[in-house]
Amino acid sequence: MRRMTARPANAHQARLLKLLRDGGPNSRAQLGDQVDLSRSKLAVEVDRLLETGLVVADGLAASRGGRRSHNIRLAPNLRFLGVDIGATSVDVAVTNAELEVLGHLNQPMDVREGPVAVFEQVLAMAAKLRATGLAEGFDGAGIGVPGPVRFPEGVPVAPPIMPGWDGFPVREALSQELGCPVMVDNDVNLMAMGEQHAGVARSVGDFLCIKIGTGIGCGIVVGGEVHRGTTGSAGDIGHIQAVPDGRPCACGNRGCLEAHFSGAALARDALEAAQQGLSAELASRLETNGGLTAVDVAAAAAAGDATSLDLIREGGTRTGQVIAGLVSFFNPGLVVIGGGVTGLGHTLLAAIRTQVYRQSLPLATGNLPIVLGELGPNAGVIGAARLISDHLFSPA
Amino acid sequence: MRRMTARPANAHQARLLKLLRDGGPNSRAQLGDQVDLSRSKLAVEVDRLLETGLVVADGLAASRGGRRSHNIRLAPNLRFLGVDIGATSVDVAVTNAELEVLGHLNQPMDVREGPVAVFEQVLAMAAKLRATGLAEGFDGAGIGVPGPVRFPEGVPVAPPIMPGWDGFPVREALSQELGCPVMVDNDVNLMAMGEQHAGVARSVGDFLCIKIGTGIGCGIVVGGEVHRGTTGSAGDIGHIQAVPDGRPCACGNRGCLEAHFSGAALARDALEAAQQGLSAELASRLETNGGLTAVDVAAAAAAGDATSLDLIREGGTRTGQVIAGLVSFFNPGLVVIGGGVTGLGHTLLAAIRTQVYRQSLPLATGNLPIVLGELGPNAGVIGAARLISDHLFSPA
DNA sequence: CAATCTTTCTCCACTCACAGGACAAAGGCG
DNA sequence: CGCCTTTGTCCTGTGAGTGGAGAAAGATTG
Repeated sequence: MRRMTARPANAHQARLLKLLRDGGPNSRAQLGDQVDLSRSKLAVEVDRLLETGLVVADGLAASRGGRRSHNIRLAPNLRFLGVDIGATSVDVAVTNAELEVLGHLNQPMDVREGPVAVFEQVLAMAAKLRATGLAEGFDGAGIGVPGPVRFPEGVPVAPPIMPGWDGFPVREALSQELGCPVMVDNDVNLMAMGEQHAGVARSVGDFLCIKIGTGIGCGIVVGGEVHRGTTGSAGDIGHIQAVPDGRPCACGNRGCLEAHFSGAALARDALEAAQQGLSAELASRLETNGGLTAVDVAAAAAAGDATSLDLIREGGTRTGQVIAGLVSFFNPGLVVIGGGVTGLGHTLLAAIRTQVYRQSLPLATGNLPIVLGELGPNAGVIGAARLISDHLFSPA
Repeated sequence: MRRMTARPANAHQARLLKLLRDGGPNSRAQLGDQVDLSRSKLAVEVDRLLETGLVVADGLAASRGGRRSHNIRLAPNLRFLGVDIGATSVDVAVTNAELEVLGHLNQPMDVREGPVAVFEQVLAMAAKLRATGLAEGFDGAGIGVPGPVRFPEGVPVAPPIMPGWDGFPVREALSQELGCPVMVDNDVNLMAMGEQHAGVARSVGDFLCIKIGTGIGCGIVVGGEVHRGTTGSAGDIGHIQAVPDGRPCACGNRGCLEAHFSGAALARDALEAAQQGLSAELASRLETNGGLTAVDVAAAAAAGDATSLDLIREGGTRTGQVIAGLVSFFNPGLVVIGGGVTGLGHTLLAAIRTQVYRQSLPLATGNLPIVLGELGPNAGVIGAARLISDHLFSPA
């Protein structure tokens, strides 16, 4: 079926659409309070939006002592698809125009299988979501990939952990398959946008969003906008040196943060500890599962396993060292910690905090909250939906 | 005397003023090519600017095959004062509206003497410049201080190397004394703005500007705008840890970059080397001057002194380590090295480059120039003039 | 030297965005 | 039932901005 063909015709309309997206249904009067336009001009623009079908007027709100107002809201049948491709799993979600998640699927997967295989799976998941009746079709899709992206073209570039993706025209290919506009970004940037839209970073202009999953990355938001850097690799902090002459890293250097702490590094360290008999807890889990992941370490730590706690604390300290440098440099108003290892929770957070508050300048840390992300696995897909809606809700 | 009372009345006028500032005199037709306005509207705005006296029409340009055009230029009697307060010296310069330096004074001074003493000296220098006939008065002044600044208010905050300045209302005080609008910023940010306006960073949107003087700082430019951070301390990279458990630093931590390399650290290391008899060259300079500074090390290195070269190389390597992290994080399109130690020149630059290219991600360094600043001691004062002119050439 | 072409600049009529006030619609409250 | 409040619509005036028709001033050419 044919969907959302219209786009806002001017900046006013774009502004109104974003207000309705972020603030929910509103009367004309309420919109007028937020938008600094005369009521007449506002009425004209709202009428035009109604004509396009992007917004609808349904029902009357309760009276507040005078004439009842019409409810103006974004078209209730608009649907966005949010896709978050991780190193080892995919998240796919459907949202409405207000970016509320209506349905969410998660499946294990290996990015290294390449774009064709992955997209097959993504499309199958999208179809499954559609089959539940949540969506008749998609008006736009946002997609995050675990590596640098040439943003304007929507093409991954030189992604270290996803060979076979380099230069693959993700945006174009997916747009063809889905029959709707698509925007592509780094998964970490999308997580940052998600937390900014609906999570802990609402109303913060400058913040950092550290995502610790299989690898480590950092979303950078400056003045409300994501900073992607000259080649799209901004925020790639996994290969900052955390330990001089430390462990060898896949990138060829030594002592990279990612080599010392990340989902992958943690799993490896846990395996080592289990095999060396340092932790009965981990050893028993190894036997049961036939392998160890960060989740096992989290569970062991929760059960009081000293080795696991030590691993987490040391990782947090390493991460904190790097973050301390970034905080001194960037002077953010907030640091958000998220990603797969959020399960490590407050042990990790405490270690990071200790290190940052100890090592960064007092002026930079004085009023600096360091908190866990609020949205968990939803952050990425909400960010993806936000990305495409920002695009579609801008003048063509 | 009363000076420049007018400000641009709208964004068009502001745009035109900035075009004239950055591109020099122009005809109406040439302006029209750059500004996407109809000739008629353009003529209206230019006329209004002429009325305010901010711009003047003087003389006719040579014909290019048709009617000769009028030269439109910024009022030739406009004067900006650029002040760059360093840790150990002050630079004061006068520029015209095109930000060309008409006169420049430099004097040794110690910031720690406090704002009152320093401003006395600054005002005396400004008066001296004025006495030469370069300026009848100042239409605005920009001033850089070596520490974090609460930018909107123009007040230094918690400056580590300049006790006595904390909370001093620099902007207001200087505005009173000079009788013109004043803007205050961190000296490093001004250096970045200077290199952006007239130096190596022209036409680069995202870049880092590392200033190595008595201390070390970094100007951050994102999308053409200086990023100052939440509390104004962004770019304060001197206290990022460069060496784990390294030298004690004045800030209370160990291994800070500044403790291992900076003008002050270099002087200290040179003194140590001279006293231990490691370098005859440095020892003789110590005897002659009664002390050593970074300049002596630069001269000794130029004369082939191995110890000095080693000191510079090691410092460059340390600095490069930190910059490598920042490059991975920020992914700039250019890195500029400047400040007092630019005299260390290519030895330093080579060491920094080696380290950055070795340690940062290939995608981030692939096309990344790392260069010395072009403006030397002028960078700060030009940046200061640029700061205030940006302010005055914006709608009131 | 006149006729013609170029370039620059000015003038004028027309369009459109927008503000702001008058007014109508719709409800609450005494 | 009259009066007040809130919401929404209509209409007119204003000012920004466009685009075209020339006028001004010089170069070029037969």
